[in-house]
Parts: sequence; structure tokens; C-alpha cells
Amino acid sequence: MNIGEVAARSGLPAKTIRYYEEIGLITPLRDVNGYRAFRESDLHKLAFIARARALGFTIEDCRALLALYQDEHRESRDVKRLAQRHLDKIAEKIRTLESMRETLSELIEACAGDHRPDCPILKGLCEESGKAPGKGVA
Amino acid sequence: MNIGEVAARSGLPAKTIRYYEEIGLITPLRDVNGYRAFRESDLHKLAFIARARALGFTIEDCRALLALYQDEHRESRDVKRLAQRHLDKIAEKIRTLESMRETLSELIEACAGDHRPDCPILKGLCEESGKAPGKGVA
DNA sequence: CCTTGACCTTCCCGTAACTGGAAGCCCCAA
DNA sequence: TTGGGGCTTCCAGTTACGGGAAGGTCAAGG
Repeated sequence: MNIGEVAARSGLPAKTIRYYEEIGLITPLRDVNGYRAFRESDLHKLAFIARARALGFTIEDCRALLALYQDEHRESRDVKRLAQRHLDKIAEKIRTLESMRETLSELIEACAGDHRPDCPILKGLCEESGKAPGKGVA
Repeated sequence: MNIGEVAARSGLPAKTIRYYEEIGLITPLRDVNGYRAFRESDLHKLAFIARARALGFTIEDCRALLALYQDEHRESRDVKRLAQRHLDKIAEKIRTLESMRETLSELIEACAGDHRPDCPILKGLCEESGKAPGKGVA
């Protein structure tokens, strides 16, 4: 399988697949002409990674998950811990974003949004100090 | 005012303030010794930016907001539009994250999390294809 | 007067996870 | 043989900074 087919079948851009090889997530073989020669197992791994990424796991998480996945003697406890930590981070991001949404929608609601220069949003950015949503969502 | 004081009073790290100067958000004067000499107006701008950042606005949004803020003839409509677009993005990120949270917590719930290798989380990453939360939260 | 330590300066590298683009092979079909 | 698409590598850029090195400056203490 060449990279184009793998890209089509995994849903990942070829660029991304090359990147995953570069950082050692996969190790496709090579044809004599230098083209990457993907096995079914490579495709399978890529699909695994794609789904993990879609759940928001970082690349390093994916690497760990992949290692666990391939380890016959893994303990599901380790997988669960990793996933739980990730879930916690997601929950915190949601909280941060909801705090932003709250503040922002109040400001927007208060703004006439017409041709006049008077604007509660800008005023809010000037004076407000009550709400501190934290460090952003990264 | 030197950068240390401005950092203390604005809550922004000195590094960040230098960065904001580098990208042209502020333009502090310079003392003869080469130290940045901040005016009250610089501090004010930095505080403005800090609050906008805390609401999740990008640096470029901040630049635009600052320009609107300093424009006597702005129309609040323009501010509101910018804020509304940002709010929409936030709402979408929240949706994405909630979808991830949902899927992830189902998988976690189903996982025994003990010493055995059997793990629904890994299985989910292998097979699942029903839920596609989109492009991540970026 | 000299030293010490806290500031300040610039400069460069690293982050996460790619994406875009350039320059150049390779392969197949007309 | 020529054209077009696919493949290769390498380099640069993205966002918003943070870390750290090398070195100038300033005020206080001995």
C-alpha cells in the first residue's frame, strides 16, 4: 500500500502520516523505489491513532495507548488511568470555556451593536476584574 | 515604570510584555540606558489585552479590539460582530469537547480498571467509528 | 571603591501537531 | 516521449509565549 491509499483509508492526510512516521509512531517498510510500503498493521495503527486523536488525546498519549494496546500483559487499570486523566483535562477546558462564554455573552447582550461608538464590550475589557477564567484553554 | 513594575501591576509576565512589544501591540518609550519606559497608557493597554486574552480572544483579535477601543469613531456594531464570532468559536469548542467527554466517559465507565488486560477503552479505539467529534478543539 | 544581587537587555531555541510549498524522482498511459 | 499524478525529502511557518544564556545597569553595603 502506498501512502495515498493509506491516507484515503485512514482518513488522515499523507502529510500527517509522514509526520507520524517521523516521530516514530509507525514504521512502514520501504519499496526499492523509496516509497513507503504500508502493511495492514500500519493502517490499523493509524486508524487507532486517528480515533484517539479525535477524542483529544495528545500524540504522547497516543504513543502510550498504542504501547498498551500492543502489550499482551497490560493492565486495564493503566489504560483507565490515562483516559481518566485526559477526561479530567477535558472537563477543565470545558469549565474554562463556559466561564468565557458566560462573561462574553453578557457583554455581547449589553452591546447595542449599532453605529454608535459606545460599547459595553470595550468597557468591560477596560474595567472588569471580577471574573478570572484562569489560564485559557490551551 | 520599568518592566518589572508593569508586570506586577498588569499580572502579565515580563516575557509576555516584551513579546507584545515585539509584535507591535504596545510601543513603550526607552530610557537612555535602554530600559523600556512604560507610560500609564501602556499599562492600561496591557491590562486591556490581558482581559481580552482571558476571554480567549486571539492576539489578532486583541489587536483589532485595541484599535477599535482607540478609535473615537468606531461603531459598536464592529466590536459586537468580532465578539460574536469569537463566542461562536467558543461554543463550538465546547460542543466538540462535550462530545469527546461523552464518548470518553462511556468508555471509561465500561473499563474495569484492574490488573486484567481486557479493556473496552482500547477496544473502542480499535473499532468504533460512529462518533466523529470533528477536528479537535485547536 | 568594589562587590553583590536584583534588574534589565537581546538573542536563540523549544513547544504541539501539524500544514504548505519547493525541488526533484518515479511510474503509467497516450 | 511527454504529460500528469504520485511519491520523496527538506525547509519554513503556525500560536503565544517560556527557558535560558550572555551581558549591561543600578542601588546598597562593606
